[in-house]
Amino acid sequence: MNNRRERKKILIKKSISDVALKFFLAKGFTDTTVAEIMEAADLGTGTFYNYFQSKEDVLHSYLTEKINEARHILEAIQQSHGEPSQKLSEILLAAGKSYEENRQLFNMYMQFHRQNPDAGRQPPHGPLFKEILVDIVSEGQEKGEFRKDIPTAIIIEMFMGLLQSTMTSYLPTPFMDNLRHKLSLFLEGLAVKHQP
Amino acid sequence: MNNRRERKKILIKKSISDVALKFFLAKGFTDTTVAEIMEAADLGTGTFYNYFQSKEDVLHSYLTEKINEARHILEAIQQSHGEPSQKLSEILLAAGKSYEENRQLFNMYMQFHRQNPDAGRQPPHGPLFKEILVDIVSEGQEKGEFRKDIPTAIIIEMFMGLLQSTMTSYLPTPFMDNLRHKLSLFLEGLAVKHQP
Amino acid sequence: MNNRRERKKILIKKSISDVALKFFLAKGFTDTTVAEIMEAADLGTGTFYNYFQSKEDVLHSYLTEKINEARHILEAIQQSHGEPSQKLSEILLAAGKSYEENRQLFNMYMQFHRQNPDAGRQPPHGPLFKEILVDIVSEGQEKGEFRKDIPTAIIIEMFMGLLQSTMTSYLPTPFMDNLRHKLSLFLEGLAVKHQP
Amino acid sequence: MNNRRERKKILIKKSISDVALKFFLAKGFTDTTVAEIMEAADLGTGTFYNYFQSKEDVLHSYLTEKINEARHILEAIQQSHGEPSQKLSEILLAAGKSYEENRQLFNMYMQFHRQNPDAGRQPPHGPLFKEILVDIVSEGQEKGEFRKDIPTAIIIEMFMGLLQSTMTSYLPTPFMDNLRHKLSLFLEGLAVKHQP
DNA sequence: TATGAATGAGTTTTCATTCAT
DNA sequence: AATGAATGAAAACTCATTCAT
Repeated sequence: MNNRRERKKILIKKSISDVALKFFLAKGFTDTTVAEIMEAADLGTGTFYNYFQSKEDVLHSYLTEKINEARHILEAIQQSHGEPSQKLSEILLAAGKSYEENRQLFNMYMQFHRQNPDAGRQPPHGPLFKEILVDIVSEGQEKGEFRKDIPTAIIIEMFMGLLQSTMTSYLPTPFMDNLRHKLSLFLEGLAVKHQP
Repeated sequence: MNNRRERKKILIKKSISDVALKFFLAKGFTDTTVAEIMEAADLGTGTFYNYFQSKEDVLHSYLTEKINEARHILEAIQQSHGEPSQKLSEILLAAGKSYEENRQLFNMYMQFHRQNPDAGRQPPHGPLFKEILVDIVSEGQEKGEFRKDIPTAIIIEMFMGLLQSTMTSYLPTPFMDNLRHKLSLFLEGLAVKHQP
Repeated sequence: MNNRRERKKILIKKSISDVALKFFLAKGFTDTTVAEIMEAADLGTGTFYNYFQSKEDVLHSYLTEKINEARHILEAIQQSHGEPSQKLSEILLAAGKSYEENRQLFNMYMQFHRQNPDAGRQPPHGPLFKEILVDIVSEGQEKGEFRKDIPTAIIIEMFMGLLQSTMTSYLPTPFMDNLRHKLSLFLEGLAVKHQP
Repeated sequence: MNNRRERKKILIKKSISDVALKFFLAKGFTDTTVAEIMEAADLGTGTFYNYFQSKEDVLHSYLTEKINEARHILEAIQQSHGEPSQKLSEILLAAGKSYEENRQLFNMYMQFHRQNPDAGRQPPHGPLFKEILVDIVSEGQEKGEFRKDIPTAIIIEMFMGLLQSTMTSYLPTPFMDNLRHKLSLFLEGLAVKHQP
């Protein structure tokens, strides 16, 4: 019976979030009012704050969830038995796909935080990825697949820059194509060259 | 001598407009305040209203100007001596290029007007283009280049739909490529087929 | 229990309206600020807009209410069993009295709308009265009390002009006296003259 | 030739004042903008301040002029050879007439000063009148026409109160009639009663 | 827990007044 | 002396968030 309550709460939260995100995409974050979200969700305005701390929190929660999902995927990739370079490819493409699907909301969130630098916390993505990447890159270096003359941290930073630069690209090239090109170039450069 | 005053006014108006549009693109329309525009333009807040009737008017004025420029290009194309199908191609590509360059501002304007249906007037585009198109399509039909079994108005409506559908496309295909494909298909269908 | 809430709302609305109208009469419409109204009502400034759409709306609402009250009086007069001329007298004097009591607010409203022609809707008075008047005048004509050689509409228009001209009179004559004189003259002219 | 200039200046000042007062009466003081006055006077906005110190100064100047005219009339009455009571009557009626003609502007001015207590100086009327009144009342007391058991200052204050109370009267009675009644009562009470 | 009224900070906009030309 | 652009203070209005019921 406590369960019924619990399930209902989750449903309501989901419902508010869905409506809100729909509005955010349609009208932009600032131009969406809490009142109209709750009107559309057929709930009182004040109820919003029983489920979210702020308007921004809806975005934050959604993106955090997406990022957790992504993290799980990354962990699965890490656990798999492919080559390190193969893992890196998979990771980057998975991250890219996840980003592409939520590109607008993600940018909205970033923009909001550029304007309100003190507001909520950042979506906790970077740090989590980094640990996984460290593992993989180290593995690749130990296996002799990756160059050892470049510090691991630099490699990781560069790797993450691939996603970053593609996210903010102004080129007409489709996102995933763009990403693949950069990845190819990066892996080529990272590989240890065998003497002929 | 009255000229100095006049020139300065134009410069200031341009300067306000430039700063404003830059902010619009960077932060969005609603999130840009008149105060910050004028701060960046190093002028008093109230001065804004000596040059523009409202924040929206900056967008409107800019787009109106762009559309007038586009109209001049279209008229030049109409005056030229190519084949009607050639003219249609040029027109569509010119219009597409003009739109692509200002896509964000244009969409911003549309969104604002969807939310404030009573605000400013629409940028006066459609009607002006139509007259020019009527001329060209008619010419093509008379010359035997275009099919006569489809009403001119329908042809024009479809032609304009090419731009429209591309403007709102969600495909990753680059805008101009997308447009070119549709144009190719459209012209092919419009052409009079000669018996072999 | 929902009733307490509801009753409080009505009381607050009334209180804001009362304070506002008092200020309007004392300082004029434009010179009264929403902030000072709400200060005097001991409420936050923003609260004003939970009850009224705009400063102008306070005036509009009040006058609309007054006009509805007047309409009820007119309907009662129409239902009564006096002579048509008697009814016309009563109507005019009732309307006059109602107007006289709210003369200042009414003029304030008119002035505001002359300056802001697009603002709120007019207080809905004319049309409603007209139907009642048509009934009475027709009745008078059928009973042989009123002349039939003048169209009903003209008679009504003239009748309504009595109030109008008195409302805008610059004469020092007291309003109701002025109105009574005009009414007397009007009814005299409207009466069917019996042959001696 | 200096004269031409001088005359022109006076004409312009008069013209601005006329236009401004017309607007004040039509739309109210606050709702009249300096820009629209000068637009109607076919002059640049800034030119206004070459002739008047502020918007309020137009009212002030006009009323000061009217009051000076009134003062001259009062002085003439004082110089005349009538009875003191006769002089008081004439003074009050002259003052009343002068006020009645400019009632609206006068009230506008008073209202403005109630709201902006620090603004311009008061129209310099009271003090000037008082001296004249002191002379007349004293004369009346010395001649045995007025009661001596009431201090002169009190008599004057009461006398001035007659005008004041009539100015702010809500009665429908015409202004001058109202004033005459009060004057009659006042003079009757002031007169020395002769034993029968 | 759900509600919606209250609030005040933040934004747009107006306009009297100043001042450089 | 005439002008009109620049200015900022003040006012209307919106809305995220709080809180009493």
